Amino acid sequence: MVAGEAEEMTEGLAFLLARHGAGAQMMLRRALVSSGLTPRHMMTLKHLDTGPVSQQALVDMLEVDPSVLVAVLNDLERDELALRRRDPADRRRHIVEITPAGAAVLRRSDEILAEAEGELFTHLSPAEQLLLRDLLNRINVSPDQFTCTED
Amino acid sequence: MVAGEAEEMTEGLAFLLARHGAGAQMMLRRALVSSGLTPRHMMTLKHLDTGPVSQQALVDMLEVDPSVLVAVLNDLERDELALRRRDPADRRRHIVEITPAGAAVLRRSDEILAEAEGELFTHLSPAEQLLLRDLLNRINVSPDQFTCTED
DNA sequence: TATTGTTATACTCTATAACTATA
DNA sequence: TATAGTTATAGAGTATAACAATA
Repeated sequence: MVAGEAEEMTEGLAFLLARHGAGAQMMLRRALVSSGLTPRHMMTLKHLDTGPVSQQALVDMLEVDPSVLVAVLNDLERDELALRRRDPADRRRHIVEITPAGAAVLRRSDEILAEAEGELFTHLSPAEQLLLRDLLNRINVSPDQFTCTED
Repeated sequence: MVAGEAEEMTEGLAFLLARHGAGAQMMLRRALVSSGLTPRHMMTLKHLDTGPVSQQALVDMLEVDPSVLVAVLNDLERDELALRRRDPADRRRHIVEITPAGAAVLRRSDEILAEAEGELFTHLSPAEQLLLRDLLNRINVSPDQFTCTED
């Protein structure tokens, strides 16, 4: 027998955040299965729900590769949750907008997610959830800080 | 011009957590490049640093698939940061332990990570970092809550 | 010549199942 | 028959680069 002693190991805060972030992502994915959406499809619909935008604008909002967005929009358009039309003013652009069906799916998914979030944060009071949101919003996510210049 | 109006969109707390968790994971990955480690290699070394364990025990600690652990240990053993030996008491088992070189890499990586974490949480006071840790530890990560039983 | 969107492709990560050697 | 570890393979997710259409 070798693993008898279970010495405590302090987990770094970044590891903890990454681990529970992945857990939240998995929760979102599972909760949205019944809607036929991935978290990214859902986020895309949420952005479209604020009004029509070009794909380029969506790329910036969602911070995804253009080719990734193409696949997402193909799915949404196939299911008639969103549609693309050419911008008459600049025929290179596609203007994307949500359909009534898409808006309905979005609202239903929002309800499902509210329930799932309730489960996830069931041990946090509303005030603590606000606090968590505030703390998360204040972490430094600038991507160019870790340029690995040490050798 | 279509994307003129930038209406605010409230992001759910689970989405926020997932997004910043992914950011933390990327930060960890980049910070560890100079050590030649992935976050998972690092976590594995951290567990090994508390004493020799079987691969099965490591699988439980790290919550990864056995086949994933095999690849990680192959890397660590190739770089002589860890080693496997048969358990004489049960020759099916491999006892894994960290090498002095592995312990040295771990300590150096810990320093690098401390610096990177400092950057990541630079806008949070030590007390707020403790608070964030506490709040994260209290979110509900039981995986069997989202059985999608609604239709 | 630059920009928008698309396609094809490669790469990483992970999961699954079949296999071995031991018990 | 069950368990520990390994291997091979397939799938999802993402990134890269070349491309067509338009400006």
